[in-house]
Amino acid sequence: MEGQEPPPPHSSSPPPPPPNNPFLFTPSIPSSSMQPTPLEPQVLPEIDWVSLLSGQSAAGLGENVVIPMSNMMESGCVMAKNGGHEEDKGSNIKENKRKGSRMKKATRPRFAFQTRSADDILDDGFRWRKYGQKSVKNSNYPRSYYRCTHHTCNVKKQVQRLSKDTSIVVTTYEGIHNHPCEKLMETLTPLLKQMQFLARF
DNA sequence: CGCTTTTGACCCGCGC
DNA sequence: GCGCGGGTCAAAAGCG
Repeated sequence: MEGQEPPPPHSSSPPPPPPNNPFLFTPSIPSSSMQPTPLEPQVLPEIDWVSLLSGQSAAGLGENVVIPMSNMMESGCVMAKNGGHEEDKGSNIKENKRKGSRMKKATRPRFAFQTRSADDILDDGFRWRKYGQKSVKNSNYPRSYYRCTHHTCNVKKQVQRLSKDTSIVVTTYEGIHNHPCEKLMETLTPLLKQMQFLARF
């Protein structure tokens, strides 16, 4: 969840816009530019919002990223798409465990990034439910496990604060959302409607 | 009342 | 085989 320890993980309640949103769902876009700038009318109906909004792309990383993906390996902080996890050794295999079929063996897209934030949880627009927390070796801080609350979505994420630099939070996403970001849709829906209306003329 | 968090137990893979 | 470490479950508690 976006349950930021301070800010609850399941921040379904959007109150104060999270100061640190690694996804540029909005951040990098000045609110002023969110005005209904006329788009090509013919484009509108063809927008695949689900795939557009649900995918987690490194491109969405904002200025909060402390260490670029390309440098993460070098910095020993590990992070890489698909399997490039800190203790990745067999991490995907492990998912196969426990009550047999519960876990699927398929390797899922996985990537991590670091943010400098006082909050452990970043509000990425999705709703997360915490399902576990474990203290990990060589770290003073526990690792939290979250799952997307969307019924059909099986995306997970791990959140952990670096013991080396306590101001840095490492978030590891696993899987791809198969649904649009609720918050983003909330924001965009009115704009979409307006654009569709304008497109008629 | 429904949803989320907490937390100890459990499961599994790996290294020795 | 055993212990360790990581990941998940699930019951209970908390919260709005």
